[in-house]
Amino acid sequence: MLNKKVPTIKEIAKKLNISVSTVSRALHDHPSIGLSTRERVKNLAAELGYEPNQTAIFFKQGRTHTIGVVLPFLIEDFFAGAISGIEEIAKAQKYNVLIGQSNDDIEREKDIITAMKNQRVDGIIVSMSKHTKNLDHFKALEKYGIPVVFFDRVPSSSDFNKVAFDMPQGTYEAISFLMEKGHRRIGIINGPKEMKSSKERTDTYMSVMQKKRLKIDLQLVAYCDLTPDGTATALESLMSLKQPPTAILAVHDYVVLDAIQYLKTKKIRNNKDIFFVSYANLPITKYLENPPMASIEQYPTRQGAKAAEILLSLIDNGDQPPQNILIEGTLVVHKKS
Amino acid sequence: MLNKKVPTIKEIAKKLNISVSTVSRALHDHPSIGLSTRERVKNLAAELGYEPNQTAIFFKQGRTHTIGVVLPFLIEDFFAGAISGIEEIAKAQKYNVLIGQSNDDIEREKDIITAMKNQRVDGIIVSMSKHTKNLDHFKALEKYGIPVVFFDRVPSSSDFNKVAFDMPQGTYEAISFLMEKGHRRIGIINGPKEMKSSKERTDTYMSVMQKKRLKIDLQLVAYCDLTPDGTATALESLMSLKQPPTAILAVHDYVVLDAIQYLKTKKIRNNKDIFFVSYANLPITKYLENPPMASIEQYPTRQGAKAAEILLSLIDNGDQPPQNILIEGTLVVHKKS
DNA sequence: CTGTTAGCGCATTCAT
DNA sequence: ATGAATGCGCTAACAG
Repeated sequence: MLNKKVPTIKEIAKKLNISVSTVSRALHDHPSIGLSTRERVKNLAAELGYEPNQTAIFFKQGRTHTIGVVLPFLIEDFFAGAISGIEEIAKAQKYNVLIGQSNDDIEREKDIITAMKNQRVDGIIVSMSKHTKNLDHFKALEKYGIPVVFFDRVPSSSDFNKVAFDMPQGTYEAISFLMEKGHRRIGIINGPKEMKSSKERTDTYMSVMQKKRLKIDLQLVAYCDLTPDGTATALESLMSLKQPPTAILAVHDYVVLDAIQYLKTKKIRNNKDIFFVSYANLPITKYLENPPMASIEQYPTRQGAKAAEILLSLIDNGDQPPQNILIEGTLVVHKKS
Repeated sequence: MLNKKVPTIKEIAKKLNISVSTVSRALHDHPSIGLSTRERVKNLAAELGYEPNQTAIFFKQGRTHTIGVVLPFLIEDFFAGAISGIEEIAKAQKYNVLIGQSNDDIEREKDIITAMKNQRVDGIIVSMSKHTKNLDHFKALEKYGIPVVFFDRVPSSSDFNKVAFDMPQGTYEAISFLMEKGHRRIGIINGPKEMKSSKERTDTYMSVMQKKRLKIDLQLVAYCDLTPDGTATALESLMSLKQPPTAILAVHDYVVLDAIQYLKTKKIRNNKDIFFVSYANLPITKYLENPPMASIEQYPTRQGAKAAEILLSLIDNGDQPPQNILIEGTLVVHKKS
């Protein structure tokens, strides 16, 4: 549907028998415009319901006051929270937020980036697709002067601005907590192996175990694809060890929920035979009769907000040395366990 | 950050000693351009990394290939799901999605609408703020030829396009289910009184009760503000009746979860002393030891997708008589109860 | 098959 | 204090 006829400064100028530049200046309270003229212009503008055509302004200014956000799945709690944080910061500075979800598909991610580039968004915030290794499509944005800030799923290279969860800190807290509760044989159910965060989690786990002088046993490290079945398989591999773990650190609350369901079929009892700590701190766990011991809050909204702040400062102040921000987690302990 | 220098068709034209219109046409595979010219243009464009400037195209065409989405809270499961559906449909037709959250604040809602109007989005999808009564800011979009489709929180007037949950159908199913299970005294904990959906739910409840020839008792109707405390108060008012209900229909799964928590403190047992059915069908309930009886799936993604489909057809085909779509819910029964 | 030109709405520079 | 003129990048009408 084509836009109907809509007032422009040209029309206002004609009706008032003055020039468009005078109208433009009057509307912007330019000091060199006489009071009476300004009044007349503003009154007529209001009467006609004039609103500036932003597409013209964007085009002319070469900037769009819009930031793009690219992430895998809008529907995941974490990302929804992150967007909420981004939107909050953006709105406060009169920026618009354009969203694209990659569905963890590299091609889609590239397409979204290209579209955003062509639309001349002023900057982009990205949480990468699970499979993204090649970063060329992000580097291409440099040429267009479009700054990029990554969050959560960030590249390894220190050449990029990024905001992410402080995995070592959070994991340290989690393992310390388990040790305080007397656990020495601590297993881990990690996310998909191809994800950088999984490797990071394993590395951290190992270094913390070492620092705590706990015995490291590679058999205690399992990976899963985050599905109930994958969780069951991973769990099975841990629990069928000659010396199974007494506690497990899991990549996500949902994995623990699935794990507990599975264990019920095996008559293994949560918080008795085995204990869980995980990441996410979903609000729902507080409604469980027998919740996992604790979960690590990762502050998605805060991560999004921080990414947006960095991006906006990049937009306003131009290039700066890349920042690498870590957001600390908080271990939230459930009930008495 | 200002955009760095970026190739334009003008440059390509100059380097090739041809006119910009030829370049433009060659890039669009216009039939009247010779093969060799087209090749030369495309090769150079690729070499320079040329990408069309969409802001210029938007400006010139008077349309932006962008749809705006205005909703209260991005972070709520329902709305996150809806956006996901919208985004899916939009992407398939090469439309961008611009998001704004109103935080249930009318002024913010108006500001967002104005901004989107000025940006000349091609259409807008809205779930209204809780307090919005006056619809002038939506009507103002007509003048700009910007179609609007409401979803979930929709106006009463039939002048607007809208997609919403089929409250009568869903509520009928829920109450029928409770009756099949033998309940005759069925209470209801509704959402905030000022919300249209609350009134709708009550009305439906009453008419279903009537149709089923159950006794209607206004004392069985309570309202809550969706907080745990509000839920407790509403519940208290029902349970302290001389004849308390044996089953309760609640506005949302979260309300039931809060209700169950509260009842524990009173030694009232879920699925024994009282039974619950609610709306939302949150995935989490399947992890509960003792879940509420059933929940009504409202298909947020489907609602969003449907709204987007209608909007896009409005954009493509121009004005049409307003549609009023109801999305049927599905009663999902939990375990054996 | 290709070139020339106008114009979308606006901010802005240069004149006056 | 105001006007005239320019140009952002692109498409399309018109001209050859």
